[in-house]
Amino acid sequence: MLPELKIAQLRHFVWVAELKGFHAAAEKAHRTQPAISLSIKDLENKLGETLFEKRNAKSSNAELTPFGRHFLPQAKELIAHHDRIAEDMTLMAEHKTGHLRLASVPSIASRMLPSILSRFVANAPDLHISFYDDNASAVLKMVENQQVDFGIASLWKAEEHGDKSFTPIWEDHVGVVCPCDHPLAGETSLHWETLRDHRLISNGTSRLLEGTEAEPLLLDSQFYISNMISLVAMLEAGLGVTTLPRFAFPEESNTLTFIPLTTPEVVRRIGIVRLSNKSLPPAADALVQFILEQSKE
Amino acid sequence: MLPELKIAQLRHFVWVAELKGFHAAAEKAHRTQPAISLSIKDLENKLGETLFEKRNAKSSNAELTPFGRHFLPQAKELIAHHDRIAEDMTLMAEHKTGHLRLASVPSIASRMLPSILSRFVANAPDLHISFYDDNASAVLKMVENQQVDFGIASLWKAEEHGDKSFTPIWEDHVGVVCPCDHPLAGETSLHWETLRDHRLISNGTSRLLEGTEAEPLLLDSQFYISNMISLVAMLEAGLGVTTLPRFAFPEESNTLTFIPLTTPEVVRRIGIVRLSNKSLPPAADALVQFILEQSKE
DNA sequence: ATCCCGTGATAAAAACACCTTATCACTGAT
DNA sequence: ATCAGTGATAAGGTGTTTTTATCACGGGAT
Repeated sequence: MLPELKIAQLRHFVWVAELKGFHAAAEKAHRTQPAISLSIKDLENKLGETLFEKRNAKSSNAELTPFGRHFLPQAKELIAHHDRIAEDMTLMAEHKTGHLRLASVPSIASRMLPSILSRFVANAPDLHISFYDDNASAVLKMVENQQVDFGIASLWKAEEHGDKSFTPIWEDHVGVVCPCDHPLAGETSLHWETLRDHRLISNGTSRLLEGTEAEPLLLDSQFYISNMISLVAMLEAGLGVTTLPRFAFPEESNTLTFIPLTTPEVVRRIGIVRLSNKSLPPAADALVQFILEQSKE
Repeated sequence: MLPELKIAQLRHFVWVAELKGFHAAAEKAHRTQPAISLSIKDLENKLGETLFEKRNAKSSNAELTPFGRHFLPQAKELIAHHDRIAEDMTLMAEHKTGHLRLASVPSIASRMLPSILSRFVANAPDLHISFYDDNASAVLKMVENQQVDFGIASLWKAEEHGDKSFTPIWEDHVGVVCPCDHPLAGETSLHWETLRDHRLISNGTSRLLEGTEAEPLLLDSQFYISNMISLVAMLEAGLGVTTLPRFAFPEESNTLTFIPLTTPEVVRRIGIVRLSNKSLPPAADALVQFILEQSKE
């Protein structure tokens, strides 16, 4: 019942009105003059009123009818509205704007993300980012609850997470962390059995050893410390040694040292976790792509 | 550079989103399902982002992507804006709304317009009308200056008004007005020479006699009274008689009487005066049509 | 498991809208 | 009187949209 006004048509109208001529409007629209004539005529038919004064008689400039004069600002407004939305959407699709939420385990968060994110936001000044860091299971939960667009973590029990997809990116090798003045400190690689002679402090990442030949170590462990700050303090105090993935080892430490564990070689694969049946917002998708590229080498 | 989002396309998108299905949307759009599929796909291409989750895998309901969720309200807003304007314009074209300005000579204003206007506005509740009444030359001037959309008056010197078009509607016969107790009061028609024996008061309409055989009467006239109220008072006081077009004669008067002048028969044609090179706003055009129809009988 | 029935995607052809070319009518200026 | 400008108009082509017909896939019922 209501006519469908096409944006292009309105644009033609506005141009004819403002440039005071069909020829000028045609040029601006990259069309020929008859195209504009027909477009305007169609618009007039749809509205049921003429927009320009009788134009066959005079050779002078196209002039609006009262009705056309009333319609002009409305048309301009609608076009502006359209363009605003189109631009918004385009920007958003190009992830120049929008909102992006992600969660990461602390190791990657502190070791890899700062430089990646700073490069990523460099050409996305209007992008808002919400970032959460927490342990792997919390990250997974946030992904599951859609509190974040995607997460960065390792996926242990893949069978429990059928609804999620995992794209591995980093390989994080587990090693032994001890004070620099510790007897083991000079070694360049270690066998798990070597550790039996030392007091082992387990931590949140120790379960990585589950299912490996080094599993017996966990039983030997007298201490369990979940908090990284406390763990470091304990280690520095000479309370014992611990195992950590390399990325979780505070790289700037000059009191502690990291020795790779070679037997067994324990690797945790960290990557991107997302819901498999949901697609990502453009900004998030762009960041995922960016991370993949940056981590290729 | 910016994509052209078509209103129809946006409507399709909104319907798919809100009805949670392409089939349902297709029905609402009076299109077939593939049409909607392609329309949405085209929209997605233009925006550069998918709007709905992968839809081949699941048979359940169509579900928006985060991007789509963000786009939905914007699309709805734009559609609403479009519809508002389209409705506005349609209403205005159907003269249900808008602003109408007209001027009329007093005779028609008081004798004909009240009933015409009241019938006209009956089905145009939102129409604003500005009405001016004044003598013919003032009416013409208002038309000329575009203070009114059109005027109701007679057009004496058509050659002076080449820019105006005149559509005659009413024929107003000039007659003689005198008190009911005047010697002439019993007559049913008069010859101009009969008036030579009576004191004649001329008025603004007297120039209608110019160019007729009754012109000498104007020279006999001792009084000239422009204001109708004063004229009536003078006549009632027995000061003399005057000539008036019938429509200018106050019909409800019971102290004065109107006697047609048959020789010469002087007629003023009253009609619609408008600028010939301008078209009328819809509401004004509609009123002109209405007046023409109403006055046909 | 297998058969439906629902979802939406896809290909090809028809329908339609839109645009271009070519031309005309008209007016004002040269 | 001719010319250069206006925009309107007709006919034909092009491209987009829509339809028809069909497919692929998944869930639920048997």
